[in-house]
Amino acid sequence: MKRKVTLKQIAKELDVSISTVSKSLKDSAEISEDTRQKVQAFAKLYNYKPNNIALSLKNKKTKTIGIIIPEIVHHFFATVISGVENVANEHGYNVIVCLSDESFDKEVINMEMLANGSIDGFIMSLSKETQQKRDFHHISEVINQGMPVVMFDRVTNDILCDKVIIDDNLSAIQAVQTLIDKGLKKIALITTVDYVSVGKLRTEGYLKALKSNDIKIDENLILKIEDIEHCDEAIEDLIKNQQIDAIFAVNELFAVTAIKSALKIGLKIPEDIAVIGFTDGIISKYSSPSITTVSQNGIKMGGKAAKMLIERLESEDEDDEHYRTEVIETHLVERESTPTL
Amino acid sequence: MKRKVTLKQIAKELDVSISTVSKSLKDSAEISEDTRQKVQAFAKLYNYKPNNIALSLKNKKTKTIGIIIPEIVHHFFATVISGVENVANEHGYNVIVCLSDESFDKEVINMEMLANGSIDGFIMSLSKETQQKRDFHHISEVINQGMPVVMFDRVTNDILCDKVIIDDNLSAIQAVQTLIDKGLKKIALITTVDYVSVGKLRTEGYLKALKSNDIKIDENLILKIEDIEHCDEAIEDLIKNQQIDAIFAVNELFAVTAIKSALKIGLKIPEDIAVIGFTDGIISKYSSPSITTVSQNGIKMGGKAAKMLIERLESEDEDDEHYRTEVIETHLVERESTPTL
DNA sequence: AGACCTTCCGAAAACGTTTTCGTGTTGAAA
DNA sequence: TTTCAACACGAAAACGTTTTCGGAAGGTCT
Repeated sequence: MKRKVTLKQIAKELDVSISTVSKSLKDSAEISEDTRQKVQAFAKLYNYKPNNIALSLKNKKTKTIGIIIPEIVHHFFATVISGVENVANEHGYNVIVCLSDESFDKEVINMEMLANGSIDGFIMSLSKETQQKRDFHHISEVINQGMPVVMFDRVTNDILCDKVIIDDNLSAIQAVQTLIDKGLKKIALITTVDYVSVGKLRTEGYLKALKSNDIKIDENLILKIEDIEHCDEAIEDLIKNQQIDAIFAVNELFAVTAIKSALKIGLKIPEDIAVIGFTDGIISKYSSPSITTVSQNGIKMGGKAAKMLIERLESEDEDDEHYRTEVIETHLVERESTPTL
Repeated sequence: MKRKVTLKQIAKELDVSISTVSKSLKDSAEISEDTRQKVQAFAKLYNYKPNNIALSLKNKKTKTIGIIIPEIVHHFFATVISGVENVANEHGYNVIVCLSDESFDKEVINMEMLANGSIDGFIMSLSKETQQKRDFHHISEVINQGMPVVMFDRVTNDILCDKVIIDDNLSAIQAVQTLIDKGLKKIALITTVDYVSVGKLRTEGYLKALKSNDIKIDENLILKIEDIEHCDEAIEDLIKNQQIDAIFAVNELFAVTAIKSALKIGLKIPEDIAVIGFTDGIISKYSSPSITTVSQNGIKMGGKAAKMLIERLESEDEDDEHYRTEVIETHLVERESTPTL
């Protein structure tokens, strides 16, 4: 077991000063050819690598990005991390991941832990509880200390910072319009409770699309799910009790659950009921029938967020208060759960 | 914008020494009640929090765990991270995630980056390329420097360290036996190429199960997939050209692809063909029909790995060479893709 | 009055770097 | 011989902590 070697040890062995070793390894012209060679050879032999922690302390930069998301066992969030990792690595950054578990307290604790020097900046998506409480003091505090934050997907207008989102509203309108264009009239909506920002926006999009096509809104066709674990019964009831042509679901899980329920009852998809989901994940792709969805490119979103963060970190003027909100475009991936014209 | 306050600044403001401030905040008996109160009040007012980097440098401990996995957009690996996060947080550790992208080079680079002081220990699963090359020098190097490593799932006997695995062999035997017990004889295998350790073990399990039931092994029923992106055609061919009762697939993706192919041809599941997969992910659960799988509890695996690592990190005797291999039990989750007796 | 013990606090080292500045030696020019 | 530049290197500060040790001030005891 040979422990990591430090500048000090090399200096001692070679009987020179620490400064000389450091400069030699950096090919400084201050050091004679001779000494440089000697030091470099020795360093290579002992596989010297500078200690990251010491560097971080000195440079006041950790070259690390902190990500805080509600959960990781979730296709969309996983793709976002993947996107962040990619561009982070390209720029020599590491990524430290914390899970809020949809809990406000955990989100706060995690942010505070990381804010004490561990990272250079945050990329985050709000937990449900945080969105419900509308308490963002932990975020503004961090920003106030000069640490940049980029929010994605689940964002809030109450905080001024860079953001990356999709146009949930427009995407929902387009999805519903697609159903209408296929001649479907009685379109149900399966959505989340309103405090989830993206759910709310998608719901609004659904309403707008119906209105602009002069379709009367039927509250009985709108299902707001609180408890995602037990959505099955509610969805099954909806399909059984209402005459429905199509379903627009604000996420994959609702979409696939709706399909399973419909199949169970004996309905055919897409002939009897068409389904469009949101977030193009693994479920939509591999479900039978496969599901038509609004594709939300997590890789792109994560990549963009990372790029914005790193740009800010490495920009000259520290506190540029000019924050941007990037909108990632979506598109509809048509699969087997919707009829072809 | 108020930047983070340091001991030095507090000391200056209060006209005492840095040591006094530090001790006061730690409630040291060395400091008078008076001074202590004064310092603590001031620190609280300015929301003082010690700098993690400085602490890491001093203590030679980062309280951070590094995870290196092949990919994160993958249900199983995501659950493992989740498991690691849980117990890591409980013990005050953070988690830094790196993706090897199934590439040997990336795995090496990531390990080297993190090994230079950024973390206290590794939890990792080998990339495909690493398993193929059988080159593990980067891992033994890290271990040699005194940094503990825990490997999970995709492990190797060439490295001595703590490991967490499932009994792939036995689990496969049980799965295939289940099919046989249901009266199925012509059982196909869809597996990976041999260098993937878990794929190989599961394949062996399949073979053993057939042998012990005196069923002749038909090479035509064994499909080894190299390129996972284009497995569709091969699988469809297999189903079309061979008379098959059942399919044992070594992962979810193969299983669901097989089902989709069979349905496409017009076969009924499970009546015409039964299917058992491996890894109980989101696909198996939400597929139609849902898929019977060998459940491999990623949360448990990650949690166990984290526990082993932390125990080693915090154990008294530094270089305990007594390495353990924990086996996480699996169980078969029976769903719609297999017939009930 | 001297010896000694508390109480309270500060100086300094240590962790591993980088970088600025100072300094001793050498050689050449005046 | 003196003067000055060029060269090669080392000392020290800085980043923010924790902790050991030493010491000043004051009190108590003989």
